[in-house]
Amino acid sequence: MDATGTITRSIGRTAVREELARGAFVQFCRDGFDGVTLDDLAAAAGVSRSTFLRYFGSKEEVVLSTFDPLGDALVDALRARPAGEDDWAALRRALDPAVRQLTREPGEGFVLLRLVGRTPALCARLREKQAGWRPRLVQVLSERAAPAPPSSVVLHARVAAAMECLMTALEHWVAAEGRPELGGLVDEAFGALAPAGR
Amino acid sequence: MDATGTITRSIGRTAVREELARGAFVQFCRDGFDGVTLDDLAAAAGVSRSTFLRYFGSKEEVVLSTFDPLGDALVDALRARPAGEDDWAALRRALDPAVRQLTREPGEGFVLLRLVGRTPALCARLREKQAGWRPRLVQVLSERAAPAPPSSVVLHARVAAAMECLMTALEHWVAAEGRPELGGLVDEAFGALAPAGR
DNA sequence: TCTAGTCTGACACTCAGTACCAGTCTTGGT
DNA sequence: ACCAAGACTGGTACTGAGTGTCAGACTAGA
Repeated sequence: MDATGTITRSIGRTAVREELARGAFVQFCRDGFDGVTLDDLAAAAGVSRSTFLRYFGSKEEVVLSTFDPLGDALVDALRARPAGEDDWAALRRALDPAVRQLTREPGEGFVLLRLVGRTPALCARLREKQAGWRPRLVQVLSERAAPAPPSSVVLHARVAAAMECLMTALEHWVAAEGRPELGGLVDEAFGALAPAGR
Repeated sequence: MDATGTITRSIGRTAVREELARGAFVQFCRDGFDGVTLDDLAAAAGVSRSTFLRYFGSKEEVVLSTFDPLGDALVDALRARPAGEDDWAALRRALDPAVRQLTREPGEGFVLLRLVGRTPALCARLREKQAGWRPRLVQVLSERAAPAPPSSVVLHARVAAAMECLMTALEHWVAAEGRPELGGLVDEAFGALAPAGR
């Protein structure tokens, strides 16, 4: 078979990726995102620059690969919401796993988000990554509302707004040194708007 | 006086900027954003690379400087909305000047947005630029609602959501080859959500 | 053992963006 | 008209991200 080798390789690759990201994160926190070069990262990890870059594709991705599981969790959670629930409530609840993941390990998620928040390049790329989740979320909302889903514009607007509510909450959470409950801030942001129709 | 010279210089500088951007836009449309280097742009404009870059600061800004007046127009329009109007309606109406500006000169705004839409780097930077408008918009909303404005989180969420509704409408407008009325798409996106409270 | 596919390090390269410097031009004051 | 201060220009050198290529080492399966 071919699949066996592929799978073990895939596992190994993921593990290496996480290990490299972990080491890099320490350096970024110490010297700032722009204060560390790819050469620094590679040298500290004991691999060549080529290899290091092969694992991530870009410097930003070294940090932001952490968020990949969040996107999947978000989509799954939305799909698991009861059919009767309106879109806005479902989107709010779908964020719970993501919020839990960010607040588990006190300080972990906070430090990560603070790093992202004060590095414009990371902010921009994180939004790009989020934009990549949107089509899947729109798809789930569309299926939930079958057989007569709202237009693509409407669904897209709701998903985008929900993502921005999350981002707003995260920004305030970081700005407030992580003191208030993140979940409460997300509630407050979602409460600023309400679903119209359906 | 010192101001006189400063002003004339400022006018000249703006004019040169626009002229350079105009020429660059043609090249970008022909060869794509990534298909044109700063050397190409400078050579075509008849200035040195140093000088060209001094006018914009970054390659993305050559394209996105076009959006600068939009931010100001947006803030002014929001400030001009009647006091009784709720936030969501006011934000929607505040976008009218921006929409008009983008749809005047048929094809102009459309081609620009299509270029931005298919260049990830430009998308990301445009969102960054929009993020720069938000604090001012939040400030205006806060003043409108004096003496008891909602929390910063709430206002920020509304402004961010409004911006995303605009972006969603723009994306769909470009995807549909500019056929439907942009204003109608913005209405549809805004209609996907409704203001809660106040 | 052999073979095919993968991973690695090394090197060369393009390009964006920054810093600096010397020469030139413009502006306002004398 | 002349001069001094400041702005604008072009040139050069540099850093650092990201791409492409290549040969050699490693690994899994036949």
